[in-house]
Amino acid sequence: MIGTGLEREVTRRSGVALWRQIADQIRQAISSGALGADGRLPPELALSERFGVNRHTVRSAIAALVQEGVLRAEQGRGTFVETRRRLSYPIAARTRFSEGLEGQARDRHSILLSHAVGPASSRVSEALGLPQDAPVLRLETMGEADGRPVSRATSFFDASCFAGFENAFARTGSITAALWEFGVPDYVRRSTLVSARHADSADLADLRLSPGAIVLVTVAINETLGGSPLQFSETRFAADRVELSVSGRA
Amino acid sequence: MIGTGLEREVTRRSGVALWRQIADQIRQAISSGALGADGRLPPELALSERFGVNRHTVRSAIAALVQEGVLRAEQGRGTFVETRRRLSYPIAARTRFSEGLEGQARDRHSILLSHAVGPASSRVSEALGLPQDAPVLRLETMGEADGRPVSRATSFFDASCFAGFENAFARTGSITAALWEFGVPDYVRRSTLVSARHADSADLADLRLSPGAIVLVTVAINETLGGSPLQFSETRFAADRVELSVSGRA
DNA sequence: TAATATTTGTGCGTATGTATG
DNA sequence: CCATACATACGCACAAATATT
Repeated sequence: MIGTGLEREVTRRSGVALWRQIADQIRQAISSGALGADGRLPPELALSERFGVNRHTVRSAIAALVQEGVLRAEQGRGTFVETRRRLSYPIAARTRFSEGLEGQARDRHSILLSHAVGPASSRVSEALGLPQDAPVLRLETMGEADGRPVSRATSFFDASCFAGFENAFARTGSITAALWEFGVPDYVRRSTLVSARHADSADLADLRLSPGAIVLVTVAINETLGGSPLQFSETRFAADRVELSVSGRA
Repeated sequence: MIGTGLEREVTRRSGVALWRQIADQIRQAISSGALGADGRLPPELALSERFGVNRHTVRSAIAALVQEGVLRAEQGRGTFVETRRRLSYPIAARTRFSEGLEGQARDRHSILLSHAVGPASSRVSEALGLPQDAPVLRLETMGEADGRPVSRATSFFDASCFAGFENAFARTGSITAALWEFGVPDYVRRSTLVSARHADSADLADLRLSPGAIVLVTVAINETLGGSPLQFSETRFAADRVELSVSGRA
């Protein structure tokens, strides 16, 4: 039980159920590689003694993780880790969804969930260099890798320049390809802000996450080579499936 | 109640008490700036109707946040936000703690919590280009801005080159200044991986976070201008106090 | 092959915590 | 402050599947 990444104590009357605290620790220990190197979880009795709780409580934690797809329990044999490696999503001058995950997943594509045109909020108009309330196109998209949802993005474009852009995107499944059709041969990342928070209910559903899951949020501006803002986007990545790789020597 | 950042639903039987879910949402909405722009929280009755819970439950959430120092309740007047803005920590070729937060906090410094010399794990030896089990110096440090804990880092250095480095760091409160004393005039960031997870109990205590809080984790390698690895570090940032700003056009 | 130990699965009664009205 | 309902956690016992001797 040493070096399993399960060294934290559980806290009673904290507003978080013991089974959930234990589930969180096991999930964390697995994703950090400290647990499940042999693919096997310690027996329920050992875990209950380690945490000082009843075996039922450990079983509740395990049941939740089985439901999540993190663990698999087999009667009489034990409980095993369903290994899935974390994708590494590069943030660089040329940040492209499909290219970035090349070699990490066979099938990589983006899906258009919905689109709308409306007046820009102050944040969006400022980022795109447009007058307040100028019409902007909003795209709600989702990135998938091998059928697993990876990211959920909300993007904004100048509606006067990119009328019908949603069709090009829906057809190609790629911002890069759609921009090409609109006469933008290349574009670069101007800025990226990274933060993290709990997933909201919409992202929970879209990304198929369990309550309490964390999303990595990037707020980015892409611009032409000439420096004109093209796209403003907020992307939510499932934090247990993705890490962001910032290219060095910027 | 629109645009207050309190759009998420609360989930029953999720293992997280309703009062805690509501407290987490209010805390998040405040730190994201969506709530408390006017410094004022909506009345308890409005909140209880919004979340579909009893007013008692909202009061439990508010009481927890008052205890945390996030809110301040005044009988007969209302509940108010103790405003504090989120710091923006730049990730770039030259990533320095104190310089990065310049202009965002008056007092910025790092504290040495503890240090030790021991054999390198495979991850550390690989990052530093050392043989397995080579002796490395481990520094446990904390970054503070205006007296508030911001980050908690674990750093590794080649012990054979940096014997006594901990004294230079403890005296100067800066990795950059301490490296200077050891004949390293400049260094750059080779790579940065960004992920997010729930804070563990140690970080919870050091960063003075409440259970369930999120940390942004950066795993970074700094190297000399010549390209020799200098420092391997894992830094945990309190996600509700810090966002990471990745410099564009890498 | 048979006996025994290990491990997960199930049921039930009780006490306590959480949320409602 | 109280009564009620439900979720959480505990303790014990035993069944079912698998592993070990």
